Amino acid sequence: MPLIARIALNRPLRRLFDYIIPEGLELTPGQRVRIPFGRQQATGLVVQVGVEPPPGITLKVVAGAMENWPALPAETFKLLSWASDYYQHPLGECLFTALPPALRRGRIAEEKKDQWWRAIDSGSTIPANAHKQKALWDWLNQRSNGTPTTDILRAGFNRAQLKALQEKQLIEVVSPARPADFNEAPELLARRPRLSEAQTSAAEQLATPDEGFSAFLLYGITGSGKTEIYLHYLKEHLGNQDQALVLVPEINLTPQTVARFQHYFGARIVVWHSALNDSERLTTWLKVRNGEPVILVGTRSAALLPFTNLRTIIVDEEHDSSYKQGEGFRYSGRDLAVYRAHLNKCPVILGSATPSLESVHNAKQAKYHLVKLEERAGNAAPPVISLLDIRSRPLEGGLSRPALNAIEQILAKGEQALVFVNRRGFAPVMMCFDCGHMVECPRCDTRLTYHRRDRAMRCHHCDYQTAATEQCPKCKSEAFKPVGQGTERTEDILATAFPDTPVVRVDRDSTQRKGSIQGILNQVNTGKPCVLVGTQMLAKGHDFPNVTLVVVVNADGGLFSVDFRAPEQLIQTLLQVSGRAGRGTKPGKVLVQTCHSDHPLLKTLCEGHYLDIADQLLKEREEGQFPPFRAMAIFRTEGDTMEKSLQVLDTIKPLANTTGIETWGPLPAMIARRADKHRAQLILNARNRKKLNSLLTGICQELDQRKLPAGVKWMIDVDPQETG
DNA sequence: AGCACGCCGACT
DNA sequence: GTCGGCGTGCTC
Repeated sequence: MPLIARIALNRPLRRLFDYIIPEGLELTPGQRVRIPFGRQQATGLVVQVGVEPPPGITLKVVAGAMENWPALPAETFKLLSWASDYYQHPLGECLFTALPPALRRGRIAEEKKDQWWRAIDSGSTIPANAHKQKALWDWLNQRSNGTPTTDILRAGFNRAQLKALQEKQLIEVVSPARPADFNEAPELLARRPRLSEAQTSAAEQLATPDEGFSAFLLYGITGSGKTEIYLHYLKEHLGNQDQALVLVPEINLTPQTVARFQHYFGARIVVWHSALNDSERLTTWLKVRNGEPVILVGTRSAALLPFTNLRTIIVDEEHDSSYKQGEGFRYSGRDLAVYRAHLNKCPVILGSATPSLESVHNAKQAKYHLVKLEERAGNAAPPVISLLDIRSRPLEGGLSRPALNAIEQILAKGEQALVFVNRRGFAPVMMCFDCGHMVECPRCDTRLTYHRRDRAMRCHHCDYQTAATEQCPKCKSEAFKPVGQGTERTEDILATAFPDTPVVRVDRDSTQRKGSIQGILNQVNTGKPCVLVGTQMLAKGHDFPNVTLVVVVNADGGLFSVDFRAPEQLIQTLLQVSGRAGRGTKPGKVLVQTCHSDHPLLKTLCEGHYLDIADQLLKEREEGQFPPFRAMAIFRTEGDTMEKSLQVLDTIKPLANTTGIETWGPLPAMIARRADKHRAQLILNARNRKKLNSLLTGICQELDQRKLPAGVKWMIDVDPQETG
């Protein structure tokens, strides 16, 4: 009787396949194997060994193991199996997202050997005209422990120069010098962040890695110095052989942030984010898998890496919506991090100035320990927020006279201002004042945004773009004008209003063109008077010590949205951007322009204790029977017609007809057509999470068996971030 | 997801 | 008469 292995493939299939294990091959769960699959060869991951063979099918034989060790260690495997069930996503695709692209495609898990070089003096000479070779030899000669090839190439030398020196026997290959314990480096050992009294007392409330699982919600107001607490915690409590995971939102993983960690931990810091190439990914993945005592700073998908000795997890800006993947395997990096801490019996620290209502709720339920840090570092005062009603006030580029006056005043004092606009481009719509025509995207149900710099009309929901025109494309009228505010327009108005002051725009467009946000930040950090104009990008994580005034051009977008998360997100954004003001010694002021200065949400914002606002919002969530008081999942469809998309959801709706579960819809999505796909959704709202989960499992099984109309795709989003 | 099989339109 | 369009079905 041959032994049978159950194997998962990287295919969108909610099923596994059984294979005969050949004589003499030992397999364990998490191991990569080559298998014949249909007419092709595929890479699979062993899920289970020694299963009952299914009746009536002749099994194929495993071609071989890719490694004799499991690519996914037991803990990571368990995490992903749990996630597959929780998020209702096929196991194979979940498991494979934890592999680097090279290993997904079936490459062998070996690091290309990075040779280390050392300068030697063999008596031979470098030709006088070989300046580069001389420079390389001198450079290597200063580094007595040897230098890896990657560092040499990064320093601007090339392989030809290396080869030339090697042939002259002026350099030799040496074995890599790797410090046994990263913390041993004496200059690093001495470096410790200095904590204020408030920071110290917050840090003392956190449990150590030896105390087992516990979750902490570190509520620290903007500018209170949460990062120092993380650094201090890792310095104090992380053992020399331990691994740590620090999750950050994509936008916060800047060179400055990494440099800050490296300042204290040197080469022990490794990064993980979307800009890494395949070979960098493989290298880092192998370090983590081999149990090297790294501190990994990374974005969402770092929560899936194969750590073998993970002892501490930190999630910075835990409220950030980018922790939730919005397509495919729709996991929450934050929530997986918490589950992972549970599996590893280690602490997890969730930090934010504006924690998610889910986390505040968990703290109130005593699932998380709440640690408060309500004092700004260096005794900076919290910014004062006030509303500026702009009903019946004339506006220039969206800015009211009082706002412009306020900017003028602080510039005169030699300080800096930040203007927050929630849209990039010049104007969100172009409209004809003769025929009323508005330029729309041909593939989406949206208007095109006017980008004046590039003379382009762009869709912000697909990649459509067309040249901007001077006249109405429909009636050729000249009365064709931009309507509404974008960052470009506000930038122009400010540049005209303050001709002697630099106006710097920071949004996806301006930072892409300049290659990096770095140059912009350097300019701002000179401290000279200037006006920053930008989107969300400015609200996150940056420290501008000389900014003393923040102007929010329009706060009204989120006030009357149909999305139940909109009020929470509005408050979080406003508080985060407000937090940029007054971080140095000078107090900060925030002006929020609105047409609804009597709106209760905005009024509470000014009185300003986030936890009180969160309490209020949680009450509304409870009354509306929304998460976190209910478990929510959404069935989404995408089809070539709206009829078909709705029809598929209509067949799902009766399957969800159970006590304790409400269905809302089906309804067309807020943007009903996107990139020529017609989108609809059906919301499931349940009292009990377990019950919702098993219902979803059943519905998936049923749908896999049924024949559904062609041209429609369906998917499930558990704990959706957007319900529009 | 791949990949093959299969049945109807414009080509040498 | 064939090349090839993408609809449908299957993968242990």
